[in-house]
Amino acid sequence: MAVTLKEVAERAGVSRSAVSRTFTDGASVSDKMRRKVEKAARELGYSPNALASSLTTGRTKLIGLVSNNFHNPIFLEVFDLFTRGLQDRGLRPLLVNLTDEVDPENSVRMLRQYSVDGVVVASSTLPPGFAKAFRDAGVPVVHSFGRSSSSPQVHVVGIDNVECGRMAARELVTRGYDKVAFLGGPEAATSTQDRHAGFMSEMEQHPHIGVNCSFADAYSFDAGRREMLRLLQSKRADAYFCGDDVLSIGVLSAILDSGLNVPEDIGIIGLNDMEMARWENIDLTTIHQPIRQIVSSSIELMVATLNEPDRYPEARIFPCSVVERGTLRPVA
Amino acid sequence: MAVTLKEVAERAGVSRSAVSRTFTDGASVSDKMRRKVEKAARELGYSPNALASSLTTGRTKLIGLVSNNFHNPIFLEVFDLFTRGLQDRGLRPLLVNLTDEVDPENSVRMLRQYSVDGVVVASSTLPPGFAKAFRDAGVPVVHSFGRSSSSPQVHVVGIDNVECGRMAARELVTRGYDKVAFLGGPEAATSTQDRHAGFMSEMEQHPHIGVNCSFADAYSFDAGRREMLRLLQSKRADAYFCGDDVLSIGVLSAILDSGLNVPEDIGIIGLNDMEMARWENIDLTTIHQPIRQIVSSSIELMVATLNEPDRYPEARIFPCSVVERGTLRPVA
DNA sequence: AGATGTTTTGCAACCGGTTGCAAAAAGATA
DNA sequence: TATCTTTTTGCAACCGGTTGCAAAACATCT
Repeated sequence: MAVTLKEVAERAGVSRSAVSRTFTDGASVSDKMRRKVEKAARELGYSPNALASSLTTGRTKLIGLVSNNFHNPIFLEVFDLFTRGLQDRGLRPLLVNLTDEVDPENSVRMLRQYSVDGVVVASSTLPPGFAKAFRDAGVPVVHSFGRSSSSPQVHVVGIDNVECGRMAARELVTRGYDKVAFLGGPEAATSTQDRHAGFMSEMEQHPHIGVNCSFADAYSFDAGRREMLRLLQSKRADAYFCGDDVLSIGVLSAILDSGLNVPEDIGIIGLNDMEMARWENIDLTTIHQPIRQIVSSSIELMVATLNEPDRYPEARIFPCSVVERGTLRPVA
Repeated sequence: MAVTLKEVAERAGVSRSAVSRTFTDGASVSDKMRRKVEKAARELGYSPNALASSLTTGRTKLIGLVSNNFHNPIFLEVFDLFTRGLQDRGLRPLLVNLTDEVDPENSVRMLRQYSVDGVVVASSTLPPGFAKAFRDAGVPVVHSFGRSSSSPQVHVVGIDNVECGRMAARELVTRGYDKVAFLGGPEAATSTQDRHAGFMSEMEQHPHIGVNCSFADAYSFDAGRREMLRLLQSKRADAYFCGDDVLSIGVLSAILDSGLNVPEDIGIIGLNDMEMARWENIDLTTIHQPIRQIVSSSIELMVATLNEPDRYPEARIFPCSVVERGTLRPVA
């Protein structure tokens, strides 16, 4: 079916090694030989079988790209950036969808069967133990958007979610809201937990301010909207910190539908600073998360780790900052 | 590094073939042998190398998933559905991002180097020739969301975009709009061209109605918004058929920002029926595209083609229908 | 027990490449 | 031209599996 190295060798009248060498950088081949081989290869339409060569070289250039975030549009950009960044470095992303999969074992086994050179776990919801399972299996791993830790067991690239929670809380406090609330993503998600923890820890400094918490069941527009419609039925706060912009936008839509106004009746602060947050009719005050930097740093770290597998684990944490727009009332 | 079949064979005191056979369905192995081998394999933590075996079996279970639609959130769902559907069948998606890549040759070469069993081109914008390049290279291919044709050269699964254009036009005509417009995605996208063609062909039946056309430079919220802001400066129509819901939603936001109302001042009809279209504060009248069916049918067709590579090319076209909500004025 | 039929097993060649090593070719030096 | 280096080339073994084939083991029947 496909043209093999042997056929090229025969056509060019040279040994198989010679052909192999002309297709391997840094191998010793004379110009004459190279020309002969390339001619034959061209005539036959030969291109080397990456999988066969991986057998001896031990490198497949395959990178497992593992995620369970398939509802937050931010992740479409994340996938875009990852796939392009990896491709630019000659690496190939093998996509693994972890939706409703809790146990890392299956993925670990599968990715090892395909001898991936490394794994990028791109998820803000998976626990650190997930990425660690890959490391324990001897596969280089980078956890992007993962939980930061002062003593990481695996490479982590992302933001300090706890600090973001505090930041949001401070912002609400400064504006003088007296009943605030946290509306997070899935409660099991590490990012939700951390943002929640940070938010609460800051609010503890202000015991006179009422605090409520609730959780949407996904990081998605609809989940945010549904949760807010529920909340509006009963108790309601002055201002909400939404664990993500998609939640915020869903929440915003729920509030407007109920005939209430933002920021007059209810204040909203989100997290991520997605493109839509900038639209005039949304104009969401939010915390900017530097997605591009996180992705490109993750890729660099991955590449570095491929060259130096025993590299000491590190956490790369990027700072976030509040982008003030129109969904919180002005500071008094 | 990884445990090999040979080591398992030695540990179990059997031949390599025996080990290979216990890990191959339908091979002849006695129960006693199987138990011995499985025990050794378990103790060593062995799992077979999929790439090595592909060398002899000729099957990698790798499927190239090729796309250039990384801005339309609908495609996040598409990727979700594809990855899960493929995984459920034991196939592995190798993701290829084609953004700013016009020539199929690179992708074809790359995917052949990785000996993918098949390729799914998931794109509403690539021309049929793109998918054909894979077929010509002897790789089974299914073009999802591709241009339908009565004599397809490759398998195509999707909708009839021309008919959708007509459908939208009829809808606007019925409502008695007298200046209508088409606001499409990138002009080079086949889906844009077809929706445009259908729209125009229907409008030709109604020469008294004014028709305008323009094109956003991507299928994204922002591109739709930008294009509409531009249009509002000058000429403006009574009603717009937007080539996609993301465009519609961007367009809607631009209209509202300009102090105009929908559907009173301007009518909008979209295409896709994405989740957000249902929100009360958006409430978009649109044409429903059956995404899940398209994806699952694509996967079925892919699997069928893997088993029968010379299968005669077919086009699977799913019907669309108008979902009436609140962005067009009622029929008089 | 012996003849016959059916499974199960191991041997060895193969899949499409790579690579250490030694022989051959080319280049440099005297 | 003979000798010594350096570069280029081919041989053969190997990467981690699969598989056709024939021998070995087991089961069945007289």
